[in-house]
Amino acid sequence: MAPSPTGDLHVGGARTALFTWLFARHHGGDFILRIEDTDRKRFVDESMQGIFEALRWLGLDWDEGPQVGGPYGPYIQSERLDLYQERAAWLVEHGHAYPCFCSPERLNEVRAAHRERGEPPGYDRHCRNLTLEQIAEYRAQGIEPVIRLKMPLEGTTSLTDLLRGEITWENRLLEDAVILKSDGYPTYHLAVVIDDHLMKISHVTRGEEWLPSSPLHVQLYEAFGWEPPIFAHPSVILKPDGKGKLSKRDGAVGVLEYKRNGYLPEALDNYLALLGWSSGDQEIFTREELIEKFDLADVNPSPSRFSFEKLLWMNQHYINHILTLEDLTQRCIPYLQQAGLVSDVAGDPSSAEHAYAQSVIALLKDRMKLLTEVVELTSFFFTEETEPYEPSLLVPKKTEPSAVGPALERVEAILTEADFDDEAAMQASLDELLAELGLKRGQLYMAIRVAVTGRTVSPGLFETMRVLGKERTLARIAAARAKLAAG
RNA sequence: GCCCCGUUCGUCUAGAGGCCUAGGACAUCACCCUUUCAAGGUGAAGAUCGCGGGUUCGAAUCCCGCACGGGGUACCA
Repeated sequence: MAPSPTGDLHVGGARTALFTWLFARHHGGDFILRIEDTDRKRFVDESMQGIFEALRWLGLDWDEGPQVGGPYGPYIQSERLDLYQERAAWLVEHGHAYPCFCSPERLNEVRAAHRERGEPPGYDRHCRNLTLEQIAEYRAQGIEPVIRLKMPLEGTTSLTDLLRGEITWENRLLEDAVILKSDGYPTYHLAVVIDDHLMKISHVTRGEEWLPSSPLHVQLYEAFGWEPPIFAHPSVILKPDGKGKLSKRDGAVGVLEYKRNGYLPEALDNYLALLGWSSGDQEIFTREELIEKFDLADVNPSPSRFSFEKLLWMNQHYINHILTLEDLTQRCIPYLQQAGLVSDVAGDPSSAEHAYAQSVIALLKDRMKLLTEVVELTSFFFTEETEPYEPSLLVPKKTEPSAVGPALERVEAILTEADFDDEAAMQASLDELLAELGLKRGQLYMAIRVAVTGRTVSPGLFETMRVLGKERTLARIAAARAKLAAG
């Protein structure tokens, strides 16, 4: 895994990382993290920490890399510049590469001209055969050259991709790419080949966008006399409408955004794993099952679209059916604390406050899609009174407004005598009242629901009252009656 | 333009010559459950397997063209 610190870790990068991690874990190999910060213009300072945090959150721990060390460090490319410069010089000495003094303007002209003639684009190898004198002359002018790799002029270059099989390019169509920039930094191509070799990388998994530069890497291995690793290029992730790569404009793309938005890392992992990979009809996998069943060779090479809908379903499914109540409670409490609904003590599983929060969350478990929703969904359980509401909400459809007050008065009287721990008995006694008043269930129960919760949507009425407790329930009904009387 | 990769329900996919009257999931719709909202259950609809040629007794599956989609085409990764 070798991200660039140019911003947040993108879900596409996260998927590739997940594939790599699963593959490594499946085969008992090591998962190695390396930071590719060779582009000083695009470097974003905090993004390296963000990448670490995102990977950790997803559960993708690394065996070698920044923060954990390893035998082949440093694992940050900007700390390895000497290495690249030495090797680049070696390539030049051995006739595999050459300095190029061409100006950006000339390069642009060449590209434009090639394109106009319908020829393959790229560099025209102007500096490939400079004499020593010419080189000295350019240097005397103070021009810092780049180093370009000499690509073979004929023949073919191929590689065997784990997902795609053998892929072949004609050498005459490949250009002499820059491998060392004039600022002394390597380009991705040089750095990745040197590091992968030195760090003894066996498998390189990277996005499809790297496929076109792969023959260059193969030639670099060839020039160095090194054995190339095994390559795997999963497809890119497309926008939901399929028109191009998924990008910021399409919504959340940063892994940490999903964390902030209330997604579970296991749900994101599960969803991402299923994008381009599958195992029969199974859709929900534990981490262990994923490790056991995943294989890079089974990854579908065709691009797939990102579906926010299915990811949301996946998240909801995990909350509703996979997470234990205690686990869900633990994850919800920070949100409740942040909203000021529970105190710091609630974080302690042995506290009464924690137990109460858990009994509340139990009622909402099937209704929660995102962890962030817990605040909105449960707030009335943590306050003395309900939030303000329109008195008219107390009057259900097809119900005589004047009937509601007296009905609630009867309800209050009945509940005063009721055992709140016995939901069935509570319901039985209110059902009796129902018959007596000649009301339908929805009519009476909706009025009580609004009185007790301040809302028309809530968990089941009797479990809600049970958790809320007799005192608060009765007080709220009384408050509702007062509201009706005043209105 | 040039190079590379890809092409099964709207979407993610199963499918590696006969098991396919093409299976599952999301989304959609209907019904059931039901005090609201969810969750759950049942069912429906949805794919001439991009198109055209081959190979074969037989092709979604193999081969060749074409079309379309995506990626690349930087002193970015």
